[in-house]
Amino acid sequence: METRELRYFVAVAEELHFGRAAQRLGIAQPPLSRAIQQLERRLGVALLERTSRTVTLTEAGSVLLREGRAALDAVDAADRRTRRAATGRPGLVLVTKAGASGDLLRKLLDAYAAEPGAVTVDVLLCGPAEQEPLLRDGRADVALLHRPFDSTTGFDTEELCTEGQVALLPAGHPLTTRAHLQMADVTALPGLPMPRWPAPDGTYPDGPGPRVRDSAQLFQLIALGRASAVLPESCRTHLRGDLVAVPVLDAPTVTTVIAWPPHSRSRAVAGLVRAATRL
Amino acid sequence: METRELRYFVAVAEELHFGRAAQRLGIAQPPLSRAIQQLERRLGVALLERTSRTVTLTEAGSVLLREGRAALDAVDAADRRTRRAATGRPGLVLVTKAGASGDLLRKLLDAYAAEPGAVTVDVLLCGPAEQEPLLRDGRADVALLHRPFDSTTGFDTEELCTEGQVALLPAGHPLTTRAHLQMADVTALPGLPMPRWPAPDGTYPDGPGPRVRDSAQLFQLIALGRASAVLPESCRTHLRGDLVAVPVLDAPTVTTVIAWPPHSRSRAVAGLVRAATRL
DNA sequence: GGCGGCGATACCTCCCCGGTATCGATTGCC
DNA sequence: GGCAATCGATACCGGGGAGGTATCGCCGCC
Repeated sequence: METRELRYFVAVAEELHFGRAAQRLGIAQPPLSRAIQQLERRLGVALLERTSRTVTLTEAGSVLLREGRAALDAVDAADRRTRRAATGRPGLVLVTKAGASGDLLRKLLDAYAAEPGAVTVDVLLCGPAEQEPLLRDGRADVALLHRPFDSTTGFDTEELCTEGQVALLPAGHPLTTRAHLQMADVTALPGLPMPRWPAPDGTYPDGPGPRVRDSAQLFQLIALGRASAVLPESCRTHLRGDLVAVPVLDAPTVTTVIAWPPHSRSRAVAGLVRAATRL
Repeated sequence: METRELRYFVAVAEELHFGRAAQRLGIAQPPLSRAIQQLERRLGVALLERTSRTVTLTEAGSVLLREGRAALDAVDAADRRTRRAATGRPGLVLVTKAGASGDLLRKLLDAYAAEPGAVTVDVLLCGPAEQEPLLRDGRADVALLHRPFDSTTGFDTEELCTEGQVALLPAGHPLTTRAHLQMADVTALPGLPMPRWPAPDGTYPDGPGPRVRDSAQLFQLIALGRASAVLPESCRTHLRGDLVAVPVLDAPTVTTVIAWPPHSRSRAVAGLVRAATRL
């Protein structure tokens, strides 16, 4: 199976439309049809059910979609990491959610930088659920992930710290006088819905809350009295004056972990992880 | 990057010889040379240093060897799992070291078989260090691994049980009268060296011990007074009469884990894991 | 029933993969 | 020191296959 065929199949499987998939791939539709047929013939497996009106995935097709994406990520990672290795400038890319674990990150970078043989660490900030693909396809070397929100499946990890969560409310809100809250108090606040974060593909789930892309937007919306949120308590360290954090006792505990792709034999990653576990 | 190019590069990187690599790939040498040149040109990276007498890997080349192998495994896994999904016979392949965790495996299979919706589980027995590649390239769905001997890096795992280790000695050996031993007692037994197991590529490490391929060979050699071994204590359950097991107090504890590839959304794998954790 | 949308087919072109023959460089040997 | 052997690179050729355009066949819809 060639990566070209995999790319073609993934495109069709995602679009469920040969014409659009071909457009996305920058080729004409007929070669795409033929490539998929050939892939099915070589595998001896029907991947798609076509009526002349609609395309759907077979059972085997959805398996290949899932596995094929993983395989393409692995190929992309090989490409990127090889290119990076050739630049001669050894450097790490660490990715974390913007606005999370600020203190921890600073301490980690300081501790690592003090080590002998430390390389430069580029910090990449991104939205939630964007870290996983970055780590998987080689655009990043290490990530700070937050369980249970992020899935650490397929990565090697070390736990760094755990913390409770707090509700963020606009200053002056009645609940801000309370010493602590329960989840039930905040999930159904009238007029303060939970915001919606984008999925990895950039789309937003359905729901009542406002759409947010980063923590600055979120804080702004909370300050305006248009939303509320439950976040790890470390977010208090850079809290604006117009927001109040109240502990939520029964919210799930958040564990910050440092994660890196397996078979990462890189000296630099190992050093960074060692620095992290010693914090 | 196409998988063909990756396969070619991995072959050359492993052989460090264009002629032999070409032979292994079943093509002539000139197309192979060209393919590698083209790969280097497209990546913009030197992967190999050729003198007209010898071929060596560059830094970037060894990165691509590691990452490329992982990528090829992922592609192979996609192929195999798609084919398997298409057969319609949902079945699982569980791989474990021959002779290890016999009781646990039996209990696991019984417990899972009793579940509603259980599928057939094919058991694949193999030598040590062979499980990882099987799981990685899709020939197996689940494995029973034994830490710290097997690396679980890159897999999702659940711990099943932990146990101490025992020294296996021929009946009548002086040490068999002892109630327990230390590692130091057994590592340097005169005339009873530790046997050597094959690496994943089938070669044996250097050393004094006899070469063994499976536990039957091992037991035979120990009974003959030609070797000794330190094994998890569960091996006692199917011990021959001419062997004696003595606990080794300071040997590392062995943890049996059930491991499966990440993104395995399969219902069957999930069911088997659930059955395993409930044991 | 005609129209429009969609995937499949037919057919053509050209690139690139693989093969053979050969070169050029390095090494080891007498 | 020169000659042969070894090994990777180069030159050149032929065929298969990838991609393009034109068109067909099928189906849903006004």
